Amino acid sequence: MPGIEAVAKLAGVSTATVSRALSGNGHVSPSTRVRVHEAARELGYVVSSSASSLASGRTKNVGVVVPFLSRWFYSSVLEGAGAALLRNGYDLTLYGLSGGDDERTSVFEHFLLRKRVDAVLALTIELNESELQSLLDLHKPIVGIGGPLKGVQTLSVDDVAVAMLATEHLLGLGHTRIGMIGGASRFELDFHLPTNRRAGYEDALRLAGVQPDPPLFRPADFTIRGGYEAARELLVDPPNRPTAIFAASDEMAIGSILAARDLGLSVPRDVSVIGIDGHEHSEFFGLTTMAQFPRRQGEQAVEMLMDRLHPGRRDPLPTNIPLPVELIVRTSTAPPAG
Amino acid sequence: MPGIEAVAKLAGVSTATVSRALSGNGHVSPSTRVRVHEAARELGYVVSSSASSLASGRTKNVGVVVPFLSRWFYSSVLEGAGAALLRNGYDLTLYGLSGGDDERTSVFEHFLLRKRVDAVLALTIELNESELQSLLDLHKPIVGIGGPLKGVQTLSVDDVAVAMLATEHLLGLGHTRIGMIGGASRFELDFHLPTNRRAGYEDALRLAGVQPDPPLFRPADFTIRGGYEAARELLVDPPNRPTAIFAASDEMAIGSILAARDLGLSVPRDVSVIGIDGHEHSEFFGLTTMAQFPRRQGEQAVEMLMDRLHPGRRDPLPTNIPLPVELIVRTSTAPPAG
DNA sequence: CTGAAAGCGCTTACAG
DNA sequence: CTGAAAGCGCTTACAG
Repeated sequence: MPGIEAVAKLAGVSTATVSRALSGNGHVSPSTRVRVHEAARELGYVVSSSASSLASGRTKNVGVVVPFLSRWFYSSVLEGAGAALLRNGYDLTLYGLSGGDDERTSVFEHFLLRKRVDAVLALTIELNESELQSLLDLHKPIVGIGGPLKGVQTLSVDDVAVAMLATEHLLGLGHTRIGMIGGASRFELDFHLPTNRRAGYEDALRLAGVQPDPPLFRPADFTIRGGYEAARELLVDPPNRPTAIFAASDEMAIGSILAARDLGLSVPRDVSVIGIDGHEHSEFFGLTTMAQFPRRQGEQAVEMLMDRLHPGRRDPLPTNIPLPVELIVRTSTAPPAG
Repeated sequence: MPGIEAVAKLAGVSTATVSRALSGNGHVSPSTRVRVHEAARELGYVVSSSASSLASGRTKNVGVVVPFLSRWFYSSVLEGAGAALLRNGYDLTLYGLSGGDDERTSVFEHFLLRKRVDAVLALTIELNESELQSLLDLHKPIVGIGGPLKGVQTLSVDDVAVAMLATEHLLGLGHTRIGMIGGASRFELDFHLPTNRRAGYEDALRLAGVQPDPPLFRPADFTIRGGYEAARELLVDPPNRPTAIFAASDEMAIGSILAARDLGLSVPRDVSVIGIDGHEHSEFFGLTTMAQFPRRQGEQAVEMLMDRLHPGRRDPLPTNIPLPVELIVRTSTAPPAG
């Protein structure tokens, strides 16, 4: 592993010039530039990140804090963020918080403080006061995805609007008895997503002159099984049965489709189902959904971070652009029968 | 952000002693130890990772190379590895290879070389010669998961054995016409997993005196949809229909269950289905499966790495212990009808 | 545009 | 058990 000195020697310049030529910071004459690059590649020289970080105060590394990894949404965001960071020459250091409270504490009180990162991306994670404070104390750019974090630039879908659009799709097809499978209140932690999606659903109903009927709302846990059980309860009782179900996640919507089938009901003839996510499995189940694009969310968050890390490098992305969502109509929704 | 000097001053010792007391390298008297720790916590001191790395040559960071993130298996392994690294005081730098070839090349030729990591974990990823060589040239501990990597310590399930066990479960129930949905050859890349699982299936049949029937084997792509379509082909033709299906992944097995239902067949009465994985959704579908435990695989790989990074710290894990798999019998398998 | 030199904040032989 | 000091490999004012 050759050092910068070897490159300098081979190129016949000082190490200062090598550093400038390779990093692009500071001016170097074109011909020197070329010579230095050639020498570097001939020797297989790659800068030592710790030496470079120590000297410059920049790490070329971004910390990403994630609550869960083994869920499609999070891992998709992470995938997008990782690809975008790579393109920008940054490493990604991952801090998973799926462990216990002790692990969580150590991430905020120890790991993130060792100056290993230039910036932090917080994925859909509600932070308590002291966690937020230790992030802010880093005095580094932070971007959050998924909900408001006080004092932090965040990127999030408008949950109320998304739920309204989903509900309006069903209303537009002629449904009026529309059930909702929403988030249980213990997921409230997650930026009031359950409350907001329920609010959007009820707002849309009222706007259409339909009075929300509380028994048509069922809380669940965002999983297929949870959606299955909630849908069963909604659908088991023919006289009161809704003609359509809006589920706050695609997994719960898929559970609803399976529950309907098991009850001998046909989707969409007997009951329409719409979800939110654009989950990888939604297409297979013919699920109509409000797609949010998690990969793109991750990429966009990184771009915002890059704008802050390299101001003036280009026109920055506008702050607070709402995240894109898109209604994808498949075969799980149709006008109500008869 | 106080430095080591501030801690030294407050504790009334030299920076050398602070370093030794905090890192645990080298002897420090108990009372000094306590004083240093108190001073450090009073000041909120956390070591600068770049300074420490530069001086010591150790980064306390492990690079993890992953082909995909948004798939359950990979993200579960990653979650396990991340938790285990955290417990050991290590950071995890993630290199996702889901992008194009250029990104892939830059990971191996640039990112991994900047001395940011002490060791590398390669998750279920087939490397070409030059990629492998650049890993080996790092002269750092490497552990692979998922298949043999020449010159690298690897952790993998015995695919032949797992497939045999799955097939034997069906044979034991009395099935003899057993179909298999395996991997298409383009997934061969993945350590011959398709070939090995097929071999295990055929071996088990032959051992039981059953001649493998080529039309009963269908290749697919490991997804629900792929399994669905393959199962449809297997099941659509009553006279030749198998009484049981062994799918090389749980997602394909779930697709098979759904296909059977859509054909009006009952699982397990008309057809039994078994998968491999222990996927998070397998329980919901009542799927009998050969569970492999990806989270644990990730943890175990990290322990092997730690044994190499800190020799003598404890008794090392035995090399080449086979990864645990476990038959989980649910409701998708039963003796053949009639 | 380029170089000499200080300095980034630690760790670790070396000496006692 | 502890300290003084060299050194890890870069970057960047500063000067020219």
